[in-house]
Amino acid sequence: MEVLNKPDSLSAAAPVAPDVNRRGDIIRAAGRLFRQKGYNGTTIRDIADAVNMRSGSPFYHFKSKHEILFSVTTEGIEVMLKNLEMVIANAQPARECFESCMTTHMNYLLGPGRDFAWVMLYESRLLDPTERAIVHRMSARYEAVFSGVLDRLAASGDLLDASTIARKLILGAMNWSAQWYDDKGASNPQAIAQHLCALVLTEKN
Amino acid sequence: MEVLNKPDSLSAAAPVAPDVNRRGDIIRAAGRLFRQKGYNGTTIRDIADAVNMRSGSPFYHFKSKHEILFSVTTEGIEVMLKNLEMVIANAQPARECFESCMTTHMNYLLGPGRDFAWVMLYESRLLDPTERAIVHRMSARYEAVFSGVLDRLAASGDLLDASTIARKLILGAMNWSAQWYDDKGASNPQAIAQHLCALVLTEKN
DNA sequence: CCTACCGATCGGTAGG
DNA sequence: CCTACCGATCGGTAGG
Repeated sequence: MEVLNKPDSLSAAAPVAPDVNRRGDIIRAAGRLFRQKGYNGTTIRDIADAVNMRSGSPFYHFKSKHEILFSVTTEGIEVMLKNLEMVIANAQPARECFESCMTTHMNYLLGPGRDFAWVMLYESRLLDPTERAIVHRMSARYEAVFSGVLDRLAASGDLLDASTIARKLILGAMNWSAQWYDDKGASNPQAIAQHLCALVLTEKN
Repeated sequence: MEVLNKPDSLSAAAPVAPDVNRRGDIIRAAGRLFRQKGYNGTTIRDIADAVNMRSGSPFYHFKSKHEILFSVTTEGIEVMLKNLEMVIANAQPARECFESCMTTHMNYLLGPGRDFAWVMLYESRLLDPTERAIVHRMSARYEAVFSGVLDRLAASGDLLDASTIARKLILGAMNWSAQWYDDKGASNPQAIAQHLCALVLTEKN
């Protein structure tokens, strides 16, 4: 009885259930669950429950559970890459540019991107080879751009080591913070970024 | 027909199947599989296959799959903690002590402890609260000992920041290396440890 | 430690 | 997007 879902007593009222972007709802819910319980520890039923659907319905929006994982993952890496490129676009001195990159990375990783970035960092290895290759290509692009930032730092004398190993170590220090950072703790993303900058950069004059 | 398994033609020969430490075999195989496929992506049948058992037999040695995860995890953190305490026991100047700690950590993490340490770092969160609390207590002890090393560095002027955040960042740079380090690549654990030391310590005179 | 098995749950689908 | 369902697989157990 479709008519029951079309109340005519309140014309021009907001729709009861705004059907737009249920796909986005699923991705957000899946991201949170994948971070909390892992990809293989999360069932389609968990995800469906979280968005008030029945267990078969997510497959109307995604053809498989893997596709949901892939969507969560690409959301994470795409936003991080876009953020980084925006920071780079602002022409800043090497040191300030680096500090902006770090702060931006931490703000997303520990803030609005917590679930997406986590899944990208820790669960995307469970994708099958084709999908994983796509994710890997985007991560490689992120690293390549970041590498340019480090090269400028080395040229200006603000960083003693801009090697591949140094790059991996710096990114690792940041990414690992997703494991211990506490929303409700005393610290915050900016402070962590500043500590890391001070730790790896040469003393300012 | 037990007699078939007892060849009498070769008295004093090594036993065909040295039944000792099948438990250790299971832990090692499980560690490798948990790292490759994740805890929830690994089945009891995978583990049993890897050690040439039938699917029900691991439960003769462990009362549940969780107990296997717990055993792999504690093996990892126990060895790391023991290694760290051995390094500390050698009275060395602060800077050399730190460098030894880093090298020892990396050698285990990327070498013989690759599977155990990985599972401890990335899969132990799937344990239930009681078991997780035990693991957390041991990790906290590791951090506390490491914290003492950093305090000495700060006192000698070799490190500018020995705060909790700095400690987490340094440990994170190391632990993340488990994600990208390649056995067959050009680098090695000692080199990585040295890069990290150079990155965070003040310049040597 | 194996054989034989169980109940529960899982990802996914047909049809509407 | 729901209902109703399926085949496969999972962790675990009884009995030897």
